[in-house]
Amino acid sequence: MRTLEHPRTEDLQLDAVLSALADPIRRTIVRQLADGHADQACIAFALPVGKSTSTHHFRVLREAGVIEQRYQGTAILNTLRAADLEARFPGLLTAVLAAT
Amino acid sequence: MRTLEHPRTEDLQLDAVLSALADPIRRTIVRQLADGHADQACIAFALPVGKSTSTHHFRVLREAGVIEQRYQGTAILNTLRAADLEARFPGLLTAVLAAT
DNA sequence: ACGTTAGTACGATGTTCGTCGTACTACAAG
DNA sequence: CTTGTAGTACGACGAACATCGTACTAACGT
Repeated sequence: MRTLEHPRTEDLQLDAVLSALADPIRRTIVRQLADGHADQACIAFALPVGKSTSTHHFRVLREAGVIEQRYQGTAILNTLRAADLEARFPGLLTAVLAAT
Repeated sequence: MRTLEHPRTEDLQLDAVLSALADPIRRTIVRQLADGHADQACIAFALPVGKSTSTHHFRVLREAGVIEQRYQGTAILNTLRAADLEARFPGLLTAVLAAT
């Protein structure tokens, strides 16, 4: 099984999180995940960009610690790390989601 | 008197605000303003960059609507638009400040 | 074994961003 | 009017970023 790197909760960087959330396409992903579409494969997001660009955005979100990705067969299931973000940066994700 | 453009509260863009706050130098400015150093001139911030770079960062913050700038003699007094940000994106500035 | 599906790796390209230095302007004080 | 102070304009530079297409890999289903 391939494994994917995730930063630990205590290692989350505000810089990385804010930069990740500053992109509209990445906020689209975060919003869909927050709206109950947890554990969706990358392909299910219907982003207006090519496949490799999509991969790029998911990676940015994962490396910033905003989402968790785990393999399931050929797909990757994506989950919002809402609890981790709330623990590290209280209120931040909530505020961004409310504003989107 | 020279005038400076500021976006209206209802025109604040989440994209612009998040991008503005994603830079560590700009967060330094915001933090100092939040810590009671309102109405300070740009020069009072002792930023680790050159003068023109400093101007650049203040402009990004102003154009995003994060700070208000008004001339007073040769100087510019800077103020955090905390109330406007709170009205448009509730909890966002608070969360970012708490995390810094 | 073979084809399908989901995502990655890689290289390229154009754009934006942070940085700088120099020259300039606006205002104030003497 | 001259000097000083605070910030701007402009041009340049390198780094980072979003985007793409093509070729590749890993897992599944038949």
